[in-house]
Amino acid sequence: MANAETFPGADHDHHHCLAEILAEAERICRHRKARLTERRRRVLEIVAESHAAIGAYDIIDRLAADGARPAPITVYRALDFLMEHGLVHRLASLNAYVSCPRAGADHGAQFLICHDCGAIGELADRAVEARIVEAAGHVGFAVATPVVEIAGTCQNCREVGP
Amino acid sequence: MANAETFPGADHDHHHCLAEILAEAERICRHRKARLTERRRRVLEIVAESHAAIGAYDIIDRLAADGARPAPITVYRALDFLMEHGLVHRLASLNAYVSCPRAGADHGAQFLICHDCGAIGELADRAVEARIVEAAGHVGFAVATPVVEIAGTCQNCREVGP
DNA sequence: AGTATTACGTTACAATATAACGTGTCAATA
DNA sequence: TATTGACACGTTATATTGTAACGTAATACT
Repeated sequence: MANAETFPGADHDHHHCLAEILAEAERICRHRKARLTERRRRVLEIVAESHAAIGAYDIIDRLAADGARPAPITVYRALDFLMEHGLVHRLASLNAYVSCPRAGADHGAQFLICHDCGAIGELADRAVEARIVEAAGHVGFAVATPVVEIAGTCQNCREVGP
Repeated sequence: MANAETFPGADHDHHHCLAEILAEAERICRHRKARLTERRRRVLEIVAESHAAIGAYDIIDRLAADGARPAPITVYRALDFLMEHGLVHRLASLNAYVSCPRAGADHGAQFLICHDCGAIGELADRAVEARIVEAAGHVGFAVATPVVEIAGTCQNCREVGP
């Protein structure tokens, strides 16, 4: 796995982490016979450049630095592809995108959003999901896709202090 | 309480429900010395007209039917006021707003979004929240504001069948 | 009554996302 | 290998959601 820790610590080697994410994406797409084109690869690379979420238009700005400025639709299409294959997630509460450290695992997920450093942690806590399904079930509701996005403070930022 | 059931059934008297919501809003604002102006009251009324979520621009359309078409900012300001006082909630996954059946209770909440009929149910399940806080705590994350929005099918729509 | 605060109007604009249609590219097969 | 069909991407335009900045009017508090 690209990143065993939910929030990367001070010793985090992001160069390595990023390479892992890209390699894993290559593997997944090869296995699924999905075409990870240069555009898509580059968008994933940009999204995975940090553990924070990035907006679609910020991605466009990054791509513009490479050369010609792509139209928004181009980036949204790449993001759609990456989301379809579980390589990135969209955070509805931020209108932003984050790369998935568990790509390929096909999991439900809960996202932890640090409002100090912007880092996103991804949980896949079965008990949270089970509890949601149970609570919904009490009122006769059949859960399809739970969106759980939790704002707060990550450990790194708590240690620095308020 | 305006609506004891999470999802209103066939016998639901929405005229009464709406009146309750507005009366409760009056009470809360009087108690807090907050000014529930005619604009704000009318926006709340529009949001509470159904148990589905409504977009800001749809609210504008409704207001336009009353007379002059207000600028977007006018509606957003009213919504900000109503959210500040817990009378409506914003659903990040829908970019839409829904009236709160537990206004004044100051609760965390989980929203159930029926993708068949559009109705929104609001849970305030302590166990869900506790489980989230616990799971986040395991990775050193301090929860501030959890966003839980669960898409699925409500009981009424399940009974009708697929 | 005077004054501070709040609510709202007006205008302009920012930020996010999609529609519609055309062109090029890749890869499987006839 | 030439054909064809699906897919990726370009181009242009536009939709949808949300704010900024500044002024006037209404309310409430001395």
